[in-house]
Amino acid sequence: MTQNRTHTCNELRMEHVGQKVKLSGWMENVREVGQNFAFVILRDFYGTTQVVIETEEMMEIIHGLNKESVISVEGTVRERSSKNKNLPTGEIEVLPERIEVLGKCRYNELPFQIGRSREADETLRLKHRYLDLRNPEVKSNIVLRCNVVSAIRQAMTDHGFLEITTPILTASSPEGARDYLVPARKHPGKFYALPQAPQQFKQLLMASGFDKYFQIAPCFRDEDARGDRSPGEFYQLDMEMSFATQDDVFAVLEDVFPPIFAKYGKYNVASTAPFRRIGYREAMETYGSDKPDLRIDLTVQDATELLADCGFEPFAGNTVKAIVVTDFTAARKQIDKLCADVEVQAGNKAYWFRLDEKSELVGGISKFVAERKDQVVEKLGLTPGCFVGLTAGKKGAAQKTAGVLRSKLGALCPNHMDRERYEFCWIVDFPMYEIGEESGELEFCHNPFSMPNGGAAILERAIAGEVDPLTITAFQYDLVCNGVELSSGAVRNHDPEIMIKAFQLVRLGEDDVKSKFPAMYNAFCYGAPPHAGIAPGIDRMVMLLAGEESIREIIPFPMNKNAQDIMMGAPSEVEQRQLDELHIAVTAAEDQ
RNA sequence: GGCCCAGUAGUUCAGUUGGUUAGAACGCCAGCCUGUCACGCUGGAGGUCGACGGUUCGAGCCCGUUCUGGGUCGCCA
Repeated sequence: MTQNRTHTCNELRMEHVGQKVKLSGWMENVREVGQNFAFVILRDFYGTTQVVIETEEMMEIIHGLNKESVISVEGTVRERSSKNKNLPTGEIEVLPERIEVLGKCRYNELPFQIGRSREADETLRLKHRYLDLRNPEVKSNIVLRCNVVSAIRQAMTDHGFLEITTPILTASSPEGARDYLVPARKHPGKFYALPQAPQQFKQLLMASGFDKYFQIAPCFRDEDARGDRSPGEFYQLDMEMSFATQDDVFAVLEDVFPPIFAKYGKYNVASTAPFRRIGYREAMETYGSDKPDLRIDLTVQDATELLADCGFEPFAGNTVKAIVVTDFTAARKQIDKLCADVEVQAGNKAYWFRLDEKSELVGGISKFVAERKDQVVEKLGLTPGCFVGLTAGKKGAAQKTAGVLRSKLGALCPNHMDRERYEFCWIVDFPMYEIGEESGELEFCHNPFSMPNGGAAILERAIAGEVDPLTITAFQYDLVCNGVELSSGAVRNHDPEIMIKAFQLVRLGEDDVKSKFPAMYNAFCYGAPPHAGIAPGIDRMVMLLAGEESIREIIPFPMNKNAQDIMMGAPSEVEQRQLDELHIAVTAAEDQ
């Protein structure tokens, strides 16, 4: 036979018995069970097939090879005399007449065992990612990613969106994350930047008259990594719609996402349209977070009036938040761990007490609240067996800490968290402005392109001092699933007049708008449609679907936490000739 | 950049109060084994205990510095 294979390693069944076939794949395992008698497991992308060795000639070939060598096996399909019902190909085997070595594995010891690569040190896995990816468990996440992206493309196209690519080499943007810069050879001293998002391009597409745009867009941000944030680059389902309102955008994703989550998710239950909508302030008040995990049925109560003056020093003069957990069974040791974890993550302490089965206030700070037991029981709605988690601080800190405590309590109490599902919600009505922590002055809360709720009129009143700018909300929204912020979006501010007023409140003038976002400002001056969009993160979505905790598990070739590709050796030094051509002088080596 | 955790065989880990020649499992090598499928059995090789310095009669273990990795906070309009 001239071709490399007639079938894949997951194709042969009883109906093929007697046929001459040729399979190719990696030699996953060899089980020698006698003199010139062995079973070879051949693996390709699709699965495995058993090859049985019965002659000295074939045994010699196999003996000369290390595992993970790539071979092709030409032979006859035969019914097994002892079948394995657990394998798709478990009823047959291939008796080879010819074995050809296609790609020899030169090492008899691998950096890690393929089938157990997930247990290996991550640096080792990333260095030999091509071996790691041979592990079907690892590979399956990448396959999942492909399927999800494909399903998204199909659904968006079906909804009438056009997939349009936007430049990778573009201009540095004055705000937001740190840019990745690319020196411009033809323009000494000038730089391109890789896009942090196609934000401006997609809005320009709307100004150009494209009605519905989407793109599986690579985005580049030079910021430090997190468990759920890969350094450097990531992908977004970037989309934008002309003449659309917030509800129009919601309707598209509420239609596109649930079927994909139901089909490809680790959990088969996903919330359906319409997703719950929660105002930003309400989310902070009720869940202590703007990305609440709605699988947890616990909520945050305000206990400031009830407990601030109870005599417990950390509560004095502070906002106090309480989370009541009914039927609490965790041990004291777990409570201590919980409080320690909250302190690490929130940078603020959590406190607690319990109402035990005999209706006595016990544990934690119970002695400070014992005096007003009746009030506490009534106001917080306590029943015997309740645990009360408490946080205190300035309002924002108390809320945020309560949010961390809430998610930890959910993880600790299975009876308050139905894990096996996807719970979506929209967080809406984000504030337009905030007081900057460093500057102490009014700043944009998120991005300056969102349309304020109330339009020009509300901004004018704020400028005139009739309205507190901090109370102005924007048509800006987040899509949240299981406590993960999947995306941010907004109805954009497409009106140059309103844009200038919005900037005026943060002490910037028309010239600033023009100089910071020249293309967009100019384009909008030629007649722009109202438009809105959103950009869900593909990586985080696949993480949720795969049920993975680390973003590296769903990226084919991830960088490590320090933004290095240790397999390729990136970043690397380059030749002086290249630097000269780019008019670049390196002023400090890495280790200085 | 701050804080926390980890680093011992190819891999994953154990290692008692600081005390003889640093162990296990898997992998690897050799032999045996004709129906295995995480094959089994017997034997074997394999170690700069991340690095440097210190304390000590004696350090894998204690102290200091440092490197590497992971987590977290800052950061991510």
